[in-house]
Amino acid sequence: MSNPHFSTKERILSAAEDLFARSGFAGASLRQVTASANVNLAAVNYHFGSKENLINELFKRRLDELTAERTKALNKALVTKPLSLESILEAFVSPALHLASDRGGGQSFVRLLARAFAEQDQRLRRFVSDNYGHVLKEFAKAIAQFMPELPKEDLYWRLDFVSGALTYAMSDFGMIKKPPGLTDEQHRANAAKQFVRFAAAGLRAP
Amino acid sequence: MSNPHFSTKERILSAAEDLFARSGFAGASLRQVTASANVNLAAVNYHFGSKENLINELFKRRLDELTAERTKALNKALVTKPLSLESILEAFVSPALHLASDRGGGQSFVRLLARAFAEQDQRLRRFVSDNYGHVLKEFAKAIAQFMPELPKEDLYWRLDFVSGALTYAMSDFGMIKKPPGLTDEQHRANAAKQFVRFAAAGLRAP
DNA sequence: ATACGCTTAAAACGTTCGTTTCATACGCCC
DNA sequence: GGGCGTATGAAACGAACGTTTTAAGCGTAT
Repeated sequence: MSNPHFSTKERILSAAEDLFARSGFAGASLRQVTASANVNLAAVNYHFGSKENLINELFKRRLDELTAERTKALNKALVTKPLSLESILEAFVSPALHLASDRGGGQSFVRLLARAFAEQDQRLRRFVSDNYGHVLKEFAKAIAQFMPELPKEDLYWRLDFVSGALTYAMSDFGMIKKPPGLTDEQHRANAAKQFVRFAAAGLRAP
Repeated sequence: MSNPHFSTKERILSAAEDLFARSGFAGASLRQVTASANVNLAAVNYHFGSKENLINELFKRRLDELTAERTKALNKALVTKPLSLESILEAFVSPALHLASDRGGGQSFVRLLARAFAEQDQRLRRFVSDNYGHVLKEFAKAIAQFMPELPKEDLYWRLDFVSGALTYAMSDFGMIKKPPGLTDEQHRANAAKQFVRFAAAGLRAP
């Protein structure tokens, strides 16, 4: 279950990501985590201080990377002509789907993220909003440019629907049957295409 | 915290719904539930047998009603001419939003539902699919009639996105600031209108 | 009045939780 | 090679968990 080539810290993070995604933060115990990671029970408190802190580091590790990828993709999209609503959405979605189809634990993390949002966990929402909110705002602004005549309130409603659809789709993404004969890459590209079409049409609703 | 006019069973159900929505099934203990319900700790096991069974009865109570409302709304929509994609979506969404804006615990339940889906709880998914799957199929069939030329696979993707958007919109619904001067009824009607427009446009995407 | 079902109360059951303690092992520098 | 900081291991801590047990209350029918 755990690769001895990785350090104790990394083994704990991987095992925790997987188990928390499966059973929830309260549902998975440190005993399960450390057993699955093949490390001593005390190692969690030694390396992370507490269970709570382990969870924070879990999110930090993945969200730092996801946000960086999204920023990169958005900046690339913004300088490429012609700029379209679809290309912005793609810059938002692609890094997320890439993470969702990642074999190295990204799948688990995405489900963890969906769960954390459903939990309305205020602690986590603050964490996300404080550390990554500015990137989300940039996307909202870029999208708003394409619908100048749409009332602000309507736009917010629709962006809410879009994030809901994305979160849900991502957390399910690992489960959608990949048709045989398609590579992971093709499956992911297809999902991204489907989502971008759906979201763009929804945003442009008459 | 608990209304003494209601029976012990009902007080437990209400308190459990609220606390499970806030902290999760594993995160909220029967001691918290019974304390909040002003009931003896043993009452849960006496009336429901186990914590697990209490959870099942929670879902059954709400989903029975939600499904009945949806069926009624769909049947009414199907006989009303002219039949439109929007009216089918409305039959699907309205009962859910009605539940989501219900003061009597429906708000908590909707968040509980979103959480349960995010948890990918197989036990619950089976339960929902077994007991309420046929209604969902009826909606899918009714919707499919309006997009005869759309490939089946594309339709499934989009229905998936729609349910995701609805699930998360509902769980957030209680939190969206209701503009002052609007009644609950108006706010709900507005949310339904916004969602139906978004979903219909997404489903009809070119 | 008494016996009987149904419900509530209080206490205890054994288990598991997150965390801490303390001893042991390992690697590295002087 | 002895001393030392870092990491691991095994065991124990008190607290909280779901559940069970046992006793008390309470209305109703006999």
